[in-house]
Amino acid sequence: MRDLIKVFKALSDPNRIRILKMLEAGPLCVCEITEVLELAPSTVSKHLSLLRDVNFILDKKDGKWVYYELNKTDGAQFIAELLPLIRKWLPEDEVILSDRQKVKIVERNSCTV
Amino acid sequence: MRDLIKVFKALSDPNRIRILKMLEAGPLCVCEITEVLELAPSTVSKHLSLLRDVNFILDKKDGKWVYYELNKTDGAQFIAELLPLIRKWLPEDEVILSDRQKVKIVERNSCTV
DNA sequence: ACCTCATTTCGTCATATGTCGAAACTTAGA
DNA sequence: TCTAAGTTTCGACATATGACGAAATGAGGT
Repeated sequence: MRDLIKVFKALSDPNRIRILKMLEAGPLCVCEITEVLELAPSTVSKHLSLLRDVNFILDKKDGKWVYYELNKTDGAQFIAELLPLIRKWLPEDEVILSDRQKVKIVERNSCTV
Repeated sequence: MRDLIKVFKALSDPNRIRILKMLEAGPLCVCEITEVLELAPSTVSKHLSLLRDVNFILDKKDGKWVYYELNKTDGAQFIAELLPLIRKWLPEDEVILSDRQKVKIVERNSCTV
């Protein structure tokens, strides 16, 4: 029960949904996500560690950078089944679409926030 | 997005999950649910109206009593797809099993709380 | 009309949550 | 080793949430 509640709580914040939808397109580092969401780095970091705690995402260190990506391993049953539903239920959300565009631009820039 | 967040928030409380699992066995009136959860009637009423607001459940008045049941109409896509997942992910939760037993007893009693 | 009982609404309270800025930590490079 | 830049941790704050009791509402029965 506890774990199930944690899973639904993790999905109960629009910024965390935005992060998951961004990661559907591929891994991103914290600073890229921060630029798109326009939140403080500490806030984004907290969202990311929460999403990691429920096994939705994984982190990979690469030098100074920490990349996050969707967890597609066997230990990620919850998000594996929920993401398709979210995909269906958020068909053309303006914010999500806008984030998708922003990610492409941010990726090309240097990451000095 | 707003609606999706409301759906996940509705599922982010153990007492509301317990209510949904109890209603899987059939309609219940507020006082029956109140006895099983051992919460104040006002608290249960609040949970129920929240679940109704996201179209998870429907209410039917019958004299003094208000019965709640799972919404199985076409307007209940969210819960229709999520309940099977919850059923799979909460295989043998002690609280849920205990609630199921309590419901059977409470149903036979008079409902004067 | 009045009374009773189930339910809801309201006000209040303690705790949880999302946010930020400052400081600490980590790694790469000079 | 020192500096710079990305990330995380910590402390503080405002708001959201879940709980209660008291009072209001609604529907039957006397």
